[in-house]
Parts: sequence; structure tokens; C-alpha cells
Amino acid sequence: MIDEHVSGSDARPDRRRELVAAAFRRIASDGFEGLRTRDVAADVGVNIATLHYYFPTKEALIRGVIGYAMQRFSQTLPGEGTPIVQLRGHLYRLLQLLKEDQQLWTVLGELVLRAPRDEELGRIFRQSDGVWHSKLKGLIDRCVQNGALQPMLDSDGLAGLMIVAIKGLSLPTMAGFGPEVADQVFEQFGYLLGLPPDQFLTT
Amino acid sequence: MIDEHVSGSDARPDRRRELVAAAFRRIASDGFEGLRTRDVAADVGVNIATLHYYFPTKEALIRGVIGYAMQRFSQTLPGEGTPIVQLRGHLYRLLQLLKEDQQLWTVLGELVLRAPRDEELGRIFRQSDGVWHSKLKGLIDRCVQNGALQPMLDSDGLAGLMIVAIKGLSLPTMAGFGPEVADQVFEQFGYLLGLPPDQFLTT
Amino acid sequence: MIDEHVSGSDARPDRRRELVAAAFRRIASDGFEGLRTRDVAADVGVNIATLHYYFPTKEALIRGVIGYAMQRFSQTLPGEGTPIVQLRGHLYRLLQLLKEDQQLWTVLGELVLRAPRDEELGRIFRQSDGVWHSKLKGLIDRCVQNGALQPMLDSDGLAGLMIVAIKGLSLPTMAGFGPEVADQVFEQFGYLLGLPPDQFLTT
Amino acid sequence: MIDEHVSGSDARPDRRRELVAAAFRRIASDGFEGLRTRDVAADVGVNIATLHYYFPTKEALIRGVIGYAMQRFSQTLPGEGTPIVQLRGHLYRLLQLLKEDQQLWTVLGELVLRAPRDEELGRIFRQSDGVWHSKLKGLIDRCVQNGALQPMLDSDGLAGLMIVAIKGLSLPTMAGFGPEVADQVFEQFGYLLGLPPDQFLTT
DNA sequence: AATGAATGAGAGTTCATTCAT
DNA sequence: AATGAATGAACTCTCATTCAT
Repeated sequence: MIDEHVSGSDARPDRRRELVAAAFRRIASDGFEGLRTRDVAADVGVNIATLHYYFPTKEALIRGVIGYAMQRFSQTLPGEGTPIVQLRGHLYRLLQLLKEDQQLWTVLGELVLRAPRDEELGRIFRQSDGVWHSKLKGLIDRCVQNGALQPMLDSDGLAGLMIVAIKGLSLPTMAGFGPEVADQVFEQFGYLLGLPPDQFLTT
Repeated sequence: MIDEHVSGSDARPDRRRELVAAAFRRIASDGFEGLRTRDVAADVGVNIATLHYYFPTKEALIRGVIGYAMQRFSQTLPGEGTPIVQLRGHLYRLLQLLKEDQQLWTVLGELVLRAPRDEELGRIFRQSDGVWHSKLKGLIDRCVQNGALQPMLDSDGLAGLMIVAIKGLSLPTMAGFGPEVADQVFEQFGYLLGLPPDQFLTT
Repeated sequence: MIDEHVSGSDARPDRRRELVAAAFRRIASDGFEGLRTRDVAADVGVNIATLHYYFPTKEALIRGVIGYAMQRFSQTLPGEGTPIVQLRGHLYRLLQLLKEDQQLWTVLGELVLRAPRDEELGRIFRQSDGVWHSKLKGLIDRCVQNGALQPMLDSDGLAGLMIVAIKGLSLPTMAGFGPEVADQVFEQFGYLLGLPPDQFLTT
Repeated sequence: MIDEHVSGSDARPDRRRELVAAAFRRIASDGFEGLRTRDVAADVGVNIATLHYYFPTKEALIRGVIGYAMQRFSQTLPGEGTPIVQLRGHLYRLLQLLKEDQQLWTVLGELVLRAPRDEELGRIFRQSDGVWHSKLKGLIDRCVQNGALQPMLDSDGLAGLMIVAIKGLSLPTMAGFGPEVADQVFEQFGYLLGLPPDQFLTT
């Protein structure tokens, strides 16, 4: 029987995690421009000094948020199964995330804009985008060899377009663009891949 | 007695422009997060109080930058000519701007992320995206009626994808994504529109 | 007739000087340990931000105090006249300063203790002590050649002793040691130099 | 199961001593200005809360350091033997301490400067200086009565000068003043006492 | 005897803004 | 039209201290 903390309500599962989550939410709503350590601490209900107990500097807290956001994004990357199953699963998970977790995309947007001024962040994005692109291209190639997709596809250009379009979708305030734009765009991906809508992105 | 004021109106009507341009550059390099009125004033070579003479608040200065950026973007919108010429011209100008003026796209990115927190800016983007989308869709439709483009195109979805992809392209630090990614993506637009590369985006 | 500032009460001769003087007083009474920029600003009657307008950092303010203290000390160094007149004048001025301006000596004490941790300050003291020592020794030597002082004096050791004793005198809280200790010590200098009290340190 | 507690009383009776010694070292190197309880605890390798277990406040810890420093200084005070032997022994021990334990003198310097703001410390110094002065004067007087020293000495002034000079010697950063200055100054003491160098300060 | 976690009170510093000139 | 000087409010970060365990 595992008993981490005896008293139910006093349990503080992880202050670090709470603080990162609060900072994440603040960045999503106010941007880096409006990120204040005091607000983050207040959101968690602790003193500002407690925040500094866990994260010596604001920068360290931001690193925590970066790790959190990138890790959540990484979970959409292709997993197991045949190439076409992986590809569809990946796109499906992305579409879900895009529609359900606006916050994550907002934070990723903030991070992308920050990257040029943040050497380490730049490295992270370069690596992550590189992995994403080559996985996508590799999947398309294998699907073509497979016969699961039509030949004649420019897998390189297609992967680039898809990534770029998804990044664009993540940006807020498209002309009253609600979630339906995401559906439309993913439908276009289907056309480009030569997959009829009824075979595409249906669980 | 020295007369500093050469002409009545002081012959410096473009202080405002200079200040906006300097703020624009600062936002491009440091983001809103790093925008300091003192830096802007220093870049132009005037006192901070002088900046406030022209722009009573920092917000007012930012309004100036917004106007400047949106106007530059608007210049890429379709102009004169037959539908297919307008479409190709629009895309060509966008591609040029994308490759030549990274600063503008960075600032637009910052503005987009700011929009959810800035009612007015949100309105501006919603309107501007709406205009963009309907012009693009209208052009495609007319090209199809024209016979300049293949029928069977989902002009609505296509316009959406193009806008979204261009927005995505504007974000910095794609995995070592240099200007060639933009070319690749626009090439994919050609495929989607059914235009062979040699007819597309050649001046 | 010189008229620096027309309006009498509004005249602020020099905010920098006022701030340095206030910091000097605070160091004299509370030590570096108790130096607070807010207190300094309050003493002058200005906002804390005003202090930073003149001195970008606390360190810069401290530099100002160092310059002020060293300059006041330097004014006691030997000036004009025959060697014996210079020597007596120098010692006389030191004795006066020692008895009249306890603050200066306290601050000098704080500075001396700070020197090992402050490269620049260390340099300043090494130079200043070097100048002091060689001037003193030079004067004694010339007095001896002059016949104004007895031969057989170890001018080097004597100069060292005098400097060291004066530094010691500058430290606070000698056993109820009031100003009379300073008189006693300077009297001993007289004996060492072979000068009868009635010829020594009388204006 | 490992049993950390070897003996009942935990065999660590000198935690206090360790903490005081660490605080002493910190004051010697960084001054009171730079004394941080956390650093002291870390130097000893214990938690900050453990420090507060032994010393409820920072002030209490400082009291410990004061006691430690004053006690070490007291050990140089005159002990047993004929007056002239006591005098020479005292001065000899002082000279040794001056040359060997720079840390002690630095800490004493810090304490002296603190005395005006610390009632208790002021009392301690006043008493200690008083004892020192009267012992020194008493010894000189008895030596004179003894015939061990020349008559005609102003024992009061002489004792004052010696104390003051030793205090001055304890201050750091005399112009490249190394240990040799201490020798020079003590040699001057010999002249003042009428003791030829070969009889003075030789073990 | 010892600790990890938490905190209140402040420290130095920054910044948009104001105002007399 | 332009500025030097000044400020209030806020920010990140620090530190001695406390307390439950």
C-alpha cells in the first residue's frame, strides 16, 4: 500500500509542477510580456520567495515551461503501427490538440517568437522541427513504397507544407477562424495525400 | 542670436515616422517583451520626453507600429489585371516579402500573439484576415470560371490552407528552414492549384 | 557677481553632491553593512529613482563617496613652505581633522576594510599610502639635512610608525579614548622627532 | 538498517565551534557586509535550520565570533615573569600574531568599526582597551622603577602610542605594506623604550 | 539533532510618464 | 519642438527566520 502523504488535503504533489503549470497558464493568457513571478506564485497560492526556492530565477522557471510545452507537443509525434496508421494517428492527434488545447499552441507561438533571442530555445526548436520534418517525410515515403499512398508525391515539400500550415493554424485570431478552419486545412492535407475524406482522420 | 528654427514648422515633420520605424525595428529584434521607449528614443537620437511629445503613451507608439506593419502587408494584396494575373502577382509579392523582409514577419508574428489581449488589434486582424481570405477565394473562383484553373477545386479550403501556411512560414526558426522552405511551400501551392511550376511565380 | 541659480529656495546646487554627502553620512553612521539606497535618497528628500538617475548603481554611488573621502584626506597632505613648516603643517592638519571630523575617519576605516574585496579601492589605497609615506619620509630627510631635526633618525621607520599610528587613531572606540589620546600620540611624535612640545603643533 | 547515531549524545558537541569558526572565516574574507548565515551553514555542511538550532539569531552567531576573537587576542596579554620579560613577551606575541594571523586582525577591524553601533561590543572594546592600556603602562612604570628601562619615559603616552600603532598595523592594504612594516614599527617601539634592537624581541 | 519547505520584509533596479523650462 | 530632472509603481531577487516532521 503506497501512502505518499497521509493527510489528504495537505498533500502537495509537486510544487515545481504546480508552478510550471501556473507559469504556463500565465504565458498563455498574457504572453511573456506579461509574465510576472508574483502572479505565478499567487496562482499557486505560495509566497514569491517559495517560487524562488524551487526556481532560482525567472529564467529557470521559463526553462521549466519550455520543457513542459515541448514534451506535450512531442506526445503527438508518430508512434507505433504501419506507416499509414502512424501518419493518420499523428495527424489526428495534432488536430485534436489544435482544437482542444488552444493554450498549448499559444505558448508554443510565444516560444517560437522568443527563439531568435534565446540560443538554447533556438536549438531546441531547430532540433524538434528537424525531427518532426524527417519523421513526416519518412512516413510519407514508406506509405508510397507501401502502396498506401499514391506515388508521385513530393514527400519533402509536402512535409514542409504540412508543418508550416500546422504552425500557422496554431496562431490565434484567424479571421473569426474557429476550429472549423483546422478541419478544412486537414481536409486539404487529405487531398494532397490522395486520401478520400472518409478514410482520413476517422478514428 | 542664433535662430534654430529655420522654418516655421521646424522642418522635421517625420519625427513620428522615425520613431515608429525605430520601434518597429526594436520589436523585430527584441519582441514586445523587450520594447523600451528609452531605447526607441535613443535610436532616433532624441530625448525620452520628446518621444512622449509625439506619442503620449507607449500604447500610442505601438498603434503607430501596428498601422505601419499592416499597411506594408496590405500592399501585397491582389491589385489589377485578370484574375490569374492578380493571383500570381499576389503570391509572388508575398513570396518576395517573405524572403526579403524577415523583420516585417517577425513583427506581424508579435502582433498576432498580442491580438487576443488587445481588443482593437484583434479587430484589425479579424478584418484583415477576412478580407484576405475572401479575396483569395474570389480570385480562385473566378480563375476556375475563367478556365484559368481546373474546376473541382475547393476554393474555400484552399484559400484557408494558403493563408495558414503563409502565416506558419512567417514564424522564425523552422528547423534550419531557410528561404528555400518558402519556395518549396509555394511550389506545393502550384500543385494544389494545378499550375505547373514553369507557369507559376515567374515574373 | 556670480549668480548660479536665480531662484533662492528652488536652487539645487548639485544633486550629485548632495547624494554623495548623504551616502557618506550614512556610511559613517551605519557602515557599508547598513547602507541603503532608499535611506540615502530619503535623506536628500528625493525619490529612489532619482538617485538612480544620477548614479546608475549603488556601486557608482559608493565610488562617489570614495572620491569624496579620499579628496578630503588628500587636503591634509604637505603643501608649501620649508620642510619643517610643511611637516608641522601636515601633522597639524591631521590632528585637527582627527579631532574634528570623526565621520571622515570612520568612513576611511570602512573603506580600508573594504579594500581587500575591492580591486579598485585597493589600488587607490596602495597608491595613496605610498604617496603619503614617501612624502613624509622625504620631509623628515630634508629636515635632517636642514638641521631642523636631529640626525640619526630612521626616517623610513618613523614615517611608517606615524602613518600606522594615525590610522590606528582613526579607529573608533578606544577605551574611552577621547580626543586627548590623539594629542598624546602626537606629542610622542614630537619626542621621536626631537622637537620640544612648545615648538610643535602650535599655530 | 544503518545506524547513524553512533553514540547517544550524537558525538557532535562542537557544532557550535565549527559554526563560529566558519562565521569567523566568512567575516575575515567578506566582512560583515557579506556575512550570510546560509554560507556559514554551507561551509560547515549543515542545513540553515541547523544553524538556527544552535544560534537562534544571526546576532547570536556574531556574539560567538566576538567571544572567539577577543579570547584569541587576550592570549597575547602579558603573563608571568619579571616586568621586562612580560613586556617583551607581550610585544613578541603581538608581533607574531600580526604577521601570522591576518584573519584575526581583519575580524578585529570589522568589530572595531561595528562597535559604535553595537552597545555591547562597544562596552567589550572599551573594557579590553582599558585593560590593555593600563597593563602596558603598569609594566613600563615597573620597568622604570626596576631600572630595566630608562627613566623619563611618559609611560601613559607611550602605551597609548603603542596601542594605536598596533591597531593601525592591523588594518589591511597599507601601501604594499607587507609584514616588514610591522617589524619596522616594533623596532621604533624599541627606540622609544630605549632598548637596543639586540635586546628586544629576541626569543 | 537535523532538515526541507515556506515566508515577510525588504533590497537594488527599471520604466513609462510628467513637468518646468 | 525639445529636454533634463524627477517620480510612482512595480519587478526580480535575497535573506534571516520559522515550523512541521
